Amino acid sequence: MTVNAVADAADQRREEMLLAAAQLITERGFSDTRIADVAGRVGASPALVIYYFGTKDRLLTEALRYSEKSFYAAADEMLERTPSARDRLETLVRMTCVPHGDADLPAAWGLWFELWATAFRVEEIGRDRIELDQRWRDVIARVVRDGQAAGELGKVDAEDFAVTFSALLDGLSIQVALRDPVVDPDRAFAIAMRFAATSLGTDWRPRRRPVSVIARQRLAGSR
Amino acid sequence: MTVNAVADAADQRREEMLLAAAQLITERGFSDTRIADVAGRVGASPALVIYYFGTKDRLLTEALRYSEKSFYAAADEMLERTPSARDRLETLVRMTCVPHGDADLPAAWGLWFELWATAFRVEEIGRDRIELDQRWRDVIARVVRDGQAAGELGKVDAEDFAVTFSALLDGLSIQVALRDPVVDPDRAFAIAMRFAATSLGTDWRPRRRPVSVIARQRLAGSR
DNA sequence: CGCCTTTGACTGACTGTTCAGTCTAAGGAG
DNA sequence: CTCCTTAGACTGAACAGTCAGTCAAAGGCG
Repeated sequence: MTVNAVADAADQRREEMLLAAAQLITERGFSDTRIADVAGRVGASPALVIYYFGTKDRLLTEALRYSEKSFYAAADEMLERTPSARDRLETLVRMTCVPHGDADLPAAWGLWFELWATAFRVEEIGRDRIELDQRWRDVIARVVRDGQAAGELGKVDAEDFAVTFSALLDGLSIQVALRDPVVDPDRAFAIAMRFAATSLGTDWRPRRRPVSVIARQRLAGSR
Repeated sequence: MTVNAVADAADQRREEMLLAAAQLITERGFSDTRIADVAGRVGASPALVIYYFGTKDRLLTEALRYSEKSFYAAADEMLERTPSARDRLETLVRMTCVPHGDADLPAAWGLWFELWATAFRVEEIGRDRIELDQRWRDVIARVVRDGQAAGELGKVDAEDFAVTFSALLDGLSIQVALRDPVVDPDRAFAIAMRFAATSLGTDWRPRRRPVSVIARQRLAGSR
């Protein structure tokens, strides 16, 4: 047990570092993130970070993978708690298109850009992204199929819908992340839901929901 | 005249550097692009690059702007040569979703990722991107309105369509750029066109067109 | 003691930027 | 036409700062 206690402490340290690295990647970009920054944020020496990860590159790529996986894990978990297909769709859209103040949810906005840019150039990250994106489409497709089985959604090819819908969500999230005044979070949300409703043969009308306070703050905080 | 000749030569030099910088940004990423690389590619000394742009940052941001504008200029020009609304839509989709071998067309794939990542963190680039993206949506909206005026397209809000369609195109182009096996260029093209046709009340059936040889090479050349 | 964790000090490589000065060509004066 | 001046383009060498990674030693826990 004591051995495990030590190991657990070390694991926790590692995870702290990964989280800090992910945050820093979001803030400063992948290759402008310094080991010293990560070390400073977790209150350790740069040498210790190297001790744990061996090299800067491994730290950063692991950090990217870590937050990617956390995002999809969070998605899975949220969906399990949500019964109706329509609410599930809303959850998915909100996860991608609406700013969430949860700072520790690693899917913070800028990270996707860094992930794409890195995936484009680093084979290993690229493979990972393809795999996880497939998982994301599977999640969408499963929501659709479940909804169809429950008679809630009309008849469409779930796979096809997932491909198109995930692309649309990506595109909308770009605009939202880059604070495009024409595509604010509310509008992105409405566009995504309208598309889903039309494609899936259900109805969805925008109910004027106030954006959460946190989301407002996040948006106002743009310099 | 001789004075202008010199000035033109200098302008050309500048443009060479911008082009080289844009290519390097695509290959290595924004902040992994070295002045020495740019200098080497145009056969000059690093000092000369500084001589022209004053600072590395100015060089890189100008390079981003330069290729962004070139892309939209190319779009405008291509559309002017295309009469029918349907062909125009195809052109737009092909420009964003289908790999083009034109190496000097600066909208090479990876550049968008760098642009987004930089726009997310650098105020100045962010403003620029918002403005140019609006112009892009305007281009789409105009195509739609022209097509409606010609009776070719059904009645929809052109602005709304432009927002949704441009987001979809962005999302699809991400998958294509990252070589997702599920969303190859042909499928992305088909998805985009099907969406456009459905939304705009026209018909479009995928005709099995072979991808150009250049596009094939480009794709096969992925390491 | 023995093992794992942690650190401060250090270094070697890299790189943006400066600077002093060279080379070329243009322009004007005689 | 020839000589001289001037300006702009251009460079090599040097500088200064940054930063990933090394290492020997210390700390602490069992």
